[in-house]
Amino acid sequence: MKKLILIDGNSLLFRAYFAMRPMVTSKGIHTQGVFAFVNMLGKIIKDYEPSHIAVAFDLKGGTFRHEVYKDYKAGRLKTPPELLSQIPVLHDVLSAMNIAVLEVPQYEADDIIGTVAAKAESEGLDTLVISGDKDELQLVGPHVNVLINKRGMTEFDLYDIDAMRERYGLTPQQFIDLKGLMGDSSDNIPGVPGIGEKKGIALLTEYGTLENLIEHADEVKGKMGEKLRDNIELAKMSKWLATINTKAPVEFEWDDLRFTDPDMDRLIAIYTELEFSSFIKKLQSAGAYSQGEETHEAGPDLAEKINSVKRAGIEDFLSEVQEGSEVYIEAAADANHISEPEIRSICLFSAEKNMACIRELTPMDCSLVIGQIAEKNYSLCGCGLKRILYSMLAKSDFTPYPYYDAEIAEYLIDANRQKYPLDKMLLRYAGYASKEAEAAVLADEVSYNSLEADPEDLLKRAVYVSLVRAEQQKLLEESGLNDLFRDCEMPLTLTLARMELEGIKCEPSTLKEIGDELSGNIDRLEGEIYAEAGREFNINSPKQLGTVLFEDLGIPYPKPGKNKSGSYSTAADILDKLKDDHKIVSDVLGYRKLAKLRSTYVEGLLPLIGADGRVRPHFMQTVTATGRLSCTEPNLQNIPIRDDYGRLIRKAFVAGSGNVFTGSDYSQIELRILAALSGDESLIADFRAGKDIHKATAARVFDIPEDEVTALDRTRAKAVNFGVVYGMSGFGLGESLNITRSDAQKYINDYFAKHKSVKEYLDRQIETGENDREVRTYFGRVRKLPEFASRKFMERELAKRLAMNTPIQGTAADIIKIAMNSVSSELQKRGLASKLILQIHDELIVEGPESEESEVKEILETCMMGAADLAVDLICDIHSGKTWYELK
DNA sequence: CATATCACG
DNA sequence: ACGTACGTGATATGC
Repeated sequence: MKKLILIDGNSLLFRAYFAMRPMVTSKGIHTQGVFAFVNMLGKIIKDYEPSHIAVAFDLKGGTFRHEVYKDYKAGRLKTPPELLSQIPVLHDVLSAMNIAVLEVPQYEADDIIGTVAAKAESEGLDTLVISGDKDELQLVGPHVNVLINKRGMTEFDLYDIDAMRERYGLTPQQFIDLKGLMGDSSDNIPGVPGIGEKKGIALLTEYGTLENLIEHADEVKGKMGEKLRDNIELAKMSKWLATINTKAPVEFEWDDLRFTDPDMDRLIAIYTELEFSSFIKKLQSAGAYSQGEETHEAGPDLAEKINSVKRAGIEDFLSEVQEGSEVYIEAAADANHISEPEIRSICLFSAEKNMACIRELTPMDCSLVIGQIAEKNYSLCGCGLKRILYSMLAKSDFTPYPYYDAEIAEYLIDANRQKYPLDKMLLRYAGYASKEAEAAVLADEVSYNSLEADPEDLLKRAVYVSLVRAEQQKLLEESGLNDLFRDCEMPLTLTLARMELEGIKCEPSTLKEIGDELSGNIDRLEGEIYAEAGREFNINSPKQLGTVLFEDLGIPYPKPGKNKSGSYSTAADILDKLKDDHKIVSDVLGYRKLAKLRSTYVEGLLPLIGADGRVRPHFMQTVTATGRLSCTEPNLQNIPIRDDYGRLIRKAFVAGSGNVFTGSDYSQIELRILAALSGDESLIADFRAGKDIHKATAARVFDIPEDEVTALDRTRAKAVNFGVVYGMSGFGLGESLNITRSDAQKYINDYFAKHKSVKEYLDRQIETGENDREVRTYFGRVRKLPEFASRKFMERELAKRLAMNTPIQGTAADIIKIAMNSVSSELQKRGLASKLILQIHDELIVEGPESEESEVKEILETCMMGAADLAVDLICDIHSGKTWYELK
């Protein structure tokens, strides 16, 4: 059942403001209006449980009423600036709460509310209008109630038709007539002089409406009758002024007004700024984050905790804190991967002994101290441990043991976030909202450089992690993420540190040769394009390019309408359709390809090559929503391969002397996972029989013998297979195959008719996503899907596709992570010199001595195949070569 | 700082 | 009636 709440924002904020004593934050922001408003809002939502909600505001500037009666609302006391300044603040809060705000120029909030309420009424929705004054009472109807703030923050009067009759003896419509008669001093509506509420009600009780009263004006006796007859026009205008316009041009869809979950991070950030600690506490106890943990006042308590930690020298710490103990570790370290790794200071903290050691390091004693620490085999805890592991690995041969990483834990709890700053976790789990904490974790912002960190801040961070851990760990446990955390992600962080440290050799000379050749071709194409266009312009600017192609040259734009930004798209799929008819278009496409190669893969790569000739990327473990890794500086997961020419870039990546690369990629891992998770018998049978899956799919879907499948059939089946994994639509498939939507839809229908289990499986994922607002991979990795609660249709459709895709893509990510750990530790265990150096989502690359090649192949095959035990085997293709290019 | 484009799986 | 396939990162342009 839909239940709608409409709030008159200005009027309620006004009442809220005067219901409170002044509140000012330490930065001087006045907040009492917003505070009381949020308080009221919380109570109303709790009591009424709306499915839809919106807040309407008046906009500055005149209204249509002023055009008729310029003194409308004249003589009002000026709104205090302390209140005025809270309107934008309230907008921010509402936006973070995901509550729709409605504003229409020239119309008042009343009119907006009246219009929306009228639409709701006509569609049978129950509506509750909330205001601070009585202007809206005329909107009361069979399905519309009005709640008026009486006084304070909690006292409201509810008006329905009966309550109106009881209080005024009038219908809501008569309430407008009453205003026409008695006027409204606050809005400067004149009314009829000498007629107030009492006389007005009496007249309307007798005559029904203002119009009828005017008709019988001569019947009214005495002085009152005289006044009435003298002021008929005034009464008419007053009624018009007081009448809420229920035909305001408000543009909205019901979906826009859906009541959904707030943007928790933003809301907490805003409340922190406004110093609304009690609201933050409420949000937390609402179960979104920590489970009813007390909110601590920031400051003394936290500082005290840190002050109480016993300081020790490194020798004392290492002898006092036993081998294998849990130790929180932080370091001022630079792991930028271009210059030599450096550690300026390191901090160890034992929560158990409440003891810490802060040690500044010099280039002279760094390796020694790190070695001493590593030797103790502590269970290391921290936040973003990979950087520290990397630095430690660079300084000593001992293997550190990562045990608990708060950033990774938080990522497993919610992979949708953009960042995982420690101060936010401290607030969330330990209830400390602290500026100091914010400052102390500032160095965390760039996750691989904290060289300038104050050594004292290191201890603070170590303590923060220890405070976060208990509650966070409970959440991991409750969400069934313990195994994945302990057995997959924590070992992986060490595996990644090792890979990053190893890096891959990249020859600048080869890159430069390719760059020179590219430059030649780019210059040539540039000249031809200018000649064809008849003038010079910036080909790299889509805006200028669009103008040249579709306006100057008049090439017909092959797509109906322009972009949302009002420009032509010059993306490759558009230009592809034109390239056969216009040479300039194919030249532009060629130019773009080459320019991309030069800027990204030649000029972008060169400065990232270290002094030893190797590039060391950062494999990011807490970025993607699905559980995949990402890779930066440089991104070695998108080095060209599909295009023969771009592929040449791979020749610059070479094995060290005497070494070879061995690469192994999973064959069709996502489709195998789909087959296994859905239990689809035909897909499973195809894989078990070792068939070409796209060909087999084509034969089945198009109902033809396998040996009659044409290349085109196979291409189409392949696109359908991809589409299934992505949660395709007819439109999307049609677009990618350049066929009509209905043809594409037919393929999809035929596919699902032949793969009923797949259809059932995907539908199940959507249902799970809708019910739980999350889906899981085979290994239990979770992705929250707040998109299902969106007001926007498009986002809810997206949620469905994510629900279908994430378990597949995420399971593949889980599997290769498991394989990476076993490959890395197996190489280590066997004392081989070969090292895992790259992961490209479904592929691992190892570099090592030629003599180890066959053993490495065996390890890769065993570890990758053995990473999961599914209904279909995980098959790998393995190749070796002296350069990355040859790895095919 | 956002947008468009294009490289990869 | 909506707009439309999943996940990334780097670069260039232009507000």
